[in-house]
Amino acid sequence: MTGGFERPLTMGEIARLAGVSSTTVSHVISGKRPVNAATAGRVRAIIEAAGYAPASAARTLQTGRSLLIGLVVPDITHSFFARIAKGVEETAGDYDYGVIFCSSGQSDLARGRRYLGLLRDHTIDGLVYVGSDTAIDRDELRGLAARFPLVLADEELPEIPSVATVTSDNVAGGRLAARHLHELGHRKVVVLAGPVPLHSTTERVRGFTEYFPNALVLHGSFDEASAARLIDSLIGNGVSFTGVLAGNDDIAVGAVRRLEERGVRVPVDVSVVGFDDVELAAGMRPALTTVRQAAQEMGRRAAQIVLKALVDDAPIVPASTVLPVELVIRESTAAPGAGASQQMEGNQPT
Amino acid sequence: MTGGFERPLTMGEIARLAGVSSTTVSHVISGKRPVNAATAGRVRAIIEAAGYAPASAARTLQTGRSLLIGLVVPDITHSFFARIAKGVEETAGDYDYGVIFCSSGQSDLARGRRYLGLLRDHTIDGLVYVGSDTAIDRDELRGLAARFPLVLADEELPEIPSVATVTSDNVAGGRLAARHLHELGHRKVVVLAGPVPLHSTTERVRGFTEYFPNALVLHGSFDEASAARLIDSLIGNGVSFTGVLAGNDDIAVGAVRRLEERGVRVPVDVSVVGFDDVELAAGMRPALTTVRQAAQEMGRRAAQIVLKALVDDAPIVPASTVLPVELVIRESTAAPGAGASQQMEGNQPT
DNA sequence: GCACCTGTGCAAAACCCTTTGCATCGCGCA
DNA sequence: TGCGCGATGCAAAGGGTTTTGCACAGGTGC
Repeated sequence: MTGGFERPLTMGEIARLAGVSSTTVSHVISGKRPVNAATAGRVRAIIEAAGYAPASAARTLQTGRSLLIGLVVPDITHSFFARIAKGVEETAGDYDYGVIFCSSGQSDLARGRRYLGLLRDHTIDGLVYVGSDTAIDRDELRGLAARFPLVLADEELPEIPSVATVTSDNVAGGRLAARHLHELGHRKVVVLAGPVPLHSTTERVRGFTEYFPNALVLHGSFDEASAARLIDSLIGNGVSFTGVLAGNDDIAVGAVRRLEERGVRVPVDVSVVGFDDVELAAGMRPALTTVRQAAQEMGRRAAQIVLKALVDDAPIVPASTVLPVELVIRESTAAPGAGASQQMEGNQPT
Repeated sequence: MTGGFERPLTMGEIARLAGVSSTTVSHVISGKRPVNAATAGRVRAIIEAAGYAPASAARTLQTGRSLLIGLVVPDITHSFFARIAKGVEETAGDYDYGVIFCSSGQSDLARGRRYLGLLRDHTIDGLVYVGSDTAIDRDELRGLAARFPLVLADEELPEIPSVATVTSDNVAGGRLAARHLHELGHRKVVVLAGPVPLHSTTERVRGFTEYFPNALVLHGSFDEASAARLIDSLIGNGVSFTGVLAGNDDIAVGAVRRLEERGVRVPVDVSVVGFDDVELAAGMRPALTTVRQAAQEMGRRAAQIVLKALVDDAPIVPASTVLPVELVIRESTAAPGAGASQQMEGNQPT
């Protein structure tokens, strides 16, 4: 059990060194009862010298609080989720809380569920769940919400009402993107939306279609390959368009790339608008015009709700926080017609 | 204390429901002693029905193991560190361990230190520390290594020997980058290295200078702004060069951008090689030629060392794992002289 | 028929802290 | 002088597991 490592001191040992009881040491640390200044000083000196800190497990056992919250994200490697994570961690730090993070990871469901174990065995006091994962077991999540402060960030799960959510204003974002294209003069616009079941997808599309009610809406997944296939099928079927409204930046990037591979210039021939403003959006060429989500702020807010419920020892109020969104205009959009009118050759629809 | 949330069952309550002692329940769960099949079945059914899991705090208190490891990264938002984090989390999952992550964050030292609290109070059983943070208190880290399995990833801290490290082969990486430029025919090359005190900086420079022993070496920090300043001073002082070896991708990106802003074409006039292969490297235009580090694998290995020490209950052997590195050739490098000979106008050195 | 296992289950100790209830001391106030 | 109260510190009771030491039953082998 020792593995050759030093064993830390216990509070009792500190107490003995200071010639007091462990109660007194505890009070010196927590400040919950007054302690004589001289005594306190002596105790503190010994604590300092020994590098002592109370064993968290014992404290947790006693208080029922682990001072840890969980964070579930689909993929920490994605810059959007990483920004959320940063916000969560930052805020947790403000409350003296730690963050346990789990990737739900689309692929490996079994691993994705591991966080449930963490919740059930009381390792964590609360949870920030970042959606986008349709595979997860909503029943289980619902049951958990009855046991811990739980907030959903980025994606609401309509199947789970009575839970707090923090999301971006996806409708407004869609509207902003669409209006931009519309104001530039685009009239033939295509929507490359995200996965169907996602609430955010629906809302963004709703925003898009306020300006382009008759736009062709294609659904795909949030990755470049899917976007490339959609572009291929569009061109292959001779659909003509001068603008693309993408469900997120990954789709936008995939679309831009495939468009250019097929000789369609962006933004000269076709304009593309993304959603999220991931790191790559600003760095790619043409730099992507996109709807920026306040990802880090989203993480902060979500964490705040969880932590406030914990600190106040109050149940979570199932409110929706909707964060404003911002259009960032870069190089991937321009007025149509700068190039040749975008009537692409290709097979006729069969 | 309840906050309106349900209270989970205890092992004793499960035992009562099953008509056995909690010892028996414990044995059913752990399998450490044989239990009558019928009894075990009954107990398991009740556990299942109740959704019971042993309270982790109580178990930790008893066993001295929290089944949690810590992960410290400078910034989870940076794609290189995010990939490391993913590797760590993935591996931890394989061992049924959870991961607590802390951003050391260059700015906020106080918060950066929070992880020390986690270690000292026994919240975590081990730590993967990802360096690049010169501000951290090495003394403290050294003391901790005596108490827990600790491994350094990405960056070795020479001040802390007798600790396991997992790093990339920075010398080889530097060599690869330099050889590439040399083989293309470059002879006047400039090195935009990272911060001086970092071991990795030194090693990369050593690799660079094997091919370009007389190259001008400028040190800066790992960000675009710093790289831009360096480029400015180079050009401003009339230094002529056809190649740039960057200490990492952030520097490379900053260099490429500033070069282009000043009318120097990449790679026509100047070739640039990065280091890391962050997400942006492949997405930017010109796509960045760079030395790819196996970041995720680095995280995996580091976690493996920590977790193996924990599982085997053995001290960590202070070995260095060095991961191979790979040159990814993209668009930011080409033979020199394709454009005008790179003799830039500018002030003479004063 | 006896000593001895194996299989099975329980009681109790230990893990280290927080919190509550007491006890003591000294002092101010009437 | 006496009473009450604030300041100070201690002992002891949990909190929920895991683990250890026993105990008992039913075989087994001689």
